[in-house]
Amino acid sequence: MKKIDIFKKLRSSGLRPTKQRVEIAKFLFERDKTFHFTVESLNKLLEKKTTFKFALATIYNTVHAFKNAGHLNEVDVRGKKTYFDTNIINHHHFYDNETSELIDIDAKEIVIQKIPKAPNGKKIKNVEVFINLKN
Amino acid sequence: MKKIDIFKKLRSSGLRPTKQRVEIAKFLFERDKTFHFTVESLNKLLEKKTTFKFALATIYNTVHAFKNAGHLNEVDVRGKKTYFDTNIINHHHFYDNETSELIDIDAKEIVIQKIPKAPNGKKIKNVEVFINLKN
DNA sequence: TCCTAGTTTATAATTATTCTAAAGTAAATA
DNA sequence: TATTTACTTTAGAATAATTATAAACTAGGA
Ligand SMILES: [Mn+2]
Ligand SMILES: [Mn+2]
Ligand SMILES: [Zn+2]
Ligand SMILES: [Zn+2]
Repeated sequence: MKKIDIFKKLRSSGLRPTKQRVEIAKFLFERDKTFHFTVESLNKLLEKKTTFKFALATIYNTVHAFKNAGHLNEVDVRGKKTYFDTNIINHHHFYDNETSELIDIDAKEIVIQKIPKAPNGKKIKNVEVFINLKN
Repeated sequence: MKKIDIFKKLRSSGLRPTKQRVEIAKFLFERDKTFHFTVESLNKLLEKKTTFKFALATIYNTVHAFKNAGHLNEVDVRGKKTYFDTNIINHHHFYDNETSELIDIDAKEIVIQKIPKAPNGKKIKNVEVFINLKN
């Protein structure tokens, strides 16, 4: 993903392409593989990988803005920190409790044969499968 | 579940049947249907349903003790609060994002036909299916 | 260039949870 | 039963993640 695409992505989401947002977007989206992060881990990575200094609040703001724009997904993981995912396509996860690591599972790798119908008045939004790992 | 069973349950887990633990255990386990709660909601319910006063720390202590003893399960839910489940049998959940409500799905209501093998050196501990609901 | 709404920032506030250490209690021991 | 001991409860302090505040800054339009 090139700089011009980053600008487009931000603009089309109604987000001004500020220095901070562009830097963070480049870091998150200019890569081959998607990945999972917390605000804390992202902050550390940005400190290492860029010369820029970001206020922690800006990282929170930006991550939430990207999430609300649909450029990031939130993943439910046991524990206190919120995990985000640059993979916004419907998929599933292995979760390694020892390392607190999430591993993607492509949606087509899991086939569900039988599923209950939603409670009265509700519809199914999506189905998430979590496979907990042990050694 | 009778008082004598509550005592047994506590004793067999190496937990002294203190007034507080017995009260909380009665509240949690002397019922027909299992249920989901947070420490905050449990605290409120205990205030309403019992004449006893519990320090918040005691509720945390007790819930964790029960969880470690295997009498409660923790459920991963989006958000900041930790959810607990008196249903300790393997099962799945609907999650209603509007009401923050968890609804149990019996394990046999979901049949998974295809599942990827665990990453190298790891084994599958369990599989949890989360069905997010919308209106 | 000037203006303005949107953004960043340092810092304070909030929320959920855990820690601390003193006081209380269950139950083993004498 | 009285004494002892380890375990438990408790109020309050501490911590950790996140959100709110409000002043300074900036992108982009007029
Ligand atoms: Mn969670
Ligand atoms: Mn928290
Ligand atoms: Zn993922
Ligand atoms: Zn449940």
